[in-house]
Amino acid sequence: MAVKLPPLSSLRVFEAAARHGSFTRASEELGMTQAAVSYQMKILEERVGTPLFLRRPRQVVLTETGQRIAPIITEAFELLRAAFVMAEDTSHNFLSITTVTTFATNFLAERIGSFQILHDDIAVRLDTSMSLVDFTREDCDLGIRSGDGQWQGVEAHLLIPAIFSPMLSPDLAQSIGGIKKPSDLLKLPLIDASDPWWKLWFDSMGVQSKEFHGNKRSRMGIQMLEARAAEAGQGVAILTPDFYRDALRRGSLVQPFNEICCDEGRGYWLVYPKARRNIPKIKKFRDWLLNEVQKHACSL
Amino acid sequence: MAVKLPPLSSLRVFEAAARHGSFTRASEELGMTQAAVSYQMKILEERVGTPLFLRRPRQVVLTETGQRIAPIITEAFELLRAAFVMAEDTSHNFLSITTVTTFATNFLAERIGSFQILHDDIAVRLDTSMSLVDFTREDCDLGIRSGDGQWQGVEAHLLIPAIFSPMLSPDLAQSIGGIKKPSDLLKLPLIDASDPWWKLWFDSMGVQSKEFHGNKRSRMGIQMLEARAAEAGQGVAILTPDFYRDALRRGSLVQPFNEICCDEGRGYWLVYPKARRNIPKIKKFRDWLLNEVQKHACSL
DNA sequence: CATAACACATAAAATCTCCTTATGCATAGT
DNA sequence: ACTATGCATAAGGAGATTTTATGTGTTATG
Repeated sequence: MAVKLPPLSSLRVFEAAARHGSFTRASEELGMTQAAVSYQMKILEERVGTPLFLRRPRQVVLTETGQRIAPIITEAFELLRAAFVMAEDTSHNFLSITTVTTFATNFLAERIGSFQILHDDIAVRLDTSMSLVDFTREDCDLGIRSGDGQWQGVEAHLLIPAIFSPMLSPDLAQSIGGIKKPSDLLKLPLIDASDPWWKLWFDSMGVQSKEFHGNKRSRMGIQMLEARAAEAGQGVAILTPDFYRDALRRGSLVQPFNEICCDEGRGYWLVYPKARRNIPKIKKFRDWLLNEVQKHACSL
Repeated sequence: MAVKLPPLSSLRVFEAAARHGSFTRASEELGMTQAAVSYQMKILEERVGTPLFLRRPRQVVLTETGQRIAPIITEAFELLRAAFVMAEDTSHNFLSITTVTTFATNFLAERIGSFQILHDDIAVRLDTSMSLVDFTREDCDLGIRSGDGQWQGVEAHLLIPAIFSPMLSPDLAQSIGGIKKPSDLLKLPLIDASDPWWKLWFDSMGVQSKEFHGNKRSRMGIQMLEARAAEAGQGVAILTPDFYRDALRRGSLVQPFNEICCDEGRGYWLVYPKARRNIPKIKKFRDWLLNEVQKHACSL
């Protein structure tokens, strides 16, 4: 590192001037004036301590020293150019998404294939993780998070509102002669009774109960497990109907009441740094995902 | 050429920051403030269109894109550094001298070896050519020229004054019974009677003659030939005694008169661009040559 | 747990670099 | 000789870069 380099701008100029054997031609290539080239070469020669060009009548030619370094400088610039071509390639064709598990398993997994087909030049990497991503410290283009959509500096699109309703297997419902009123559910085991949504839901249905407490933190990350347990007839789960549309259609789960409880504003959001909203790959994914959500909503 | 590079200064900063994994360390290495590094990286990331670093608590780490380009950028900078090490090497260890033939054959040739021995790290290239070198258009470090020392922008050291005196072989002198007075020379053939120095010399000796005219341009470039002819007894030549010290000592030539003619200020000069007077190799050669001239003068 | 230490971000102001304009000079070609 | 071409140079200014000063968040420490 001991070697301190000359002003880099003068190197770019040198590279062009050496290639052309002319300051005027170089200035044209670089989009600057001939005077600027001359000035830069003067700077560079002063810094290097030895002339790099011989000023001949209608051209300049490299000195011995100039001849030796010119090809090396050219090579170095080729490398730099190559690096940025690669960078653009990477940043255009590589989309990294971090998503909460629930959304990935219940929505994204079965649809992401269509995005790949639509944009086969973009390689998608899906990371599932719990915590809310901070884009300044994680190498991610997009995130899908649950919350209220109030985040600083990010663009957020609501995908699926966080609404909940009890669900159970038809067999289990049958076992107590069907579910007629909300309190019927209390005859059956509640899967994870500590889930705060239970209390919210029963409250909104006018059913009093001391059973339901615990903090109000979302347990959405493990909805899938609760759904599986419910399908297996092990009890009643409180789930987001949007994610179990298929199960309801198939009949492996039933939703006895249309009433849902929701926490206004909460839900699953697509988020990304505001500053990057116009980057093509981000636009493409956003448009695709919002369209998928739209289709999903219409399929009701 | 289609790829336009990001600001090069930001690349130098990136290279250092990537190497250190720290903006603060990089700023120390580069001798600037941490704020400047932060600013440059912001610029670069904006230009590339994608983050290059992830800001982690006590450090920064490269993103995927950053990781890809970092080694390439580093390599490019190594190349640039190598180029300038080489340039310095070339410019330090390669000394190119252009000299008039006379001085080379009569003075330099027999002494240059001692310079090589003294500075075996410097490769000397001797070019002999007639014309006065313009350092801005010839790839030369030093020149030895004849003239009056009045040149623009160059440092000039007088080496050997241009003084002349008739010389001839002892046998030829003997053939007319020895040379007693200047006019005796007129009994013998003058080698190149058109040489203007003849007229000057006879004039200064008080000998009138219509024979001598021609322009006053120095013929020094061909002195060697005239000397050879004189040694061979073909006539009388008017030569610079300093250059034929050996011949005089050996007795192959005699100088019948101590009187010389000289043109004040004219002579052989060491010249080089004023701006480059402090460059080591130039100082070394100058000091060596002036010392050799000194020794020569003392050996009278 | 509070506090100090550390690292990066940001805003405003001061520099300083670099470019352009305008011009001069030398050479080559007509 | 005269014109065109190409580089050098000076002056002036626009813009980039750096510094100073300060803020925020994190880790380490008592």
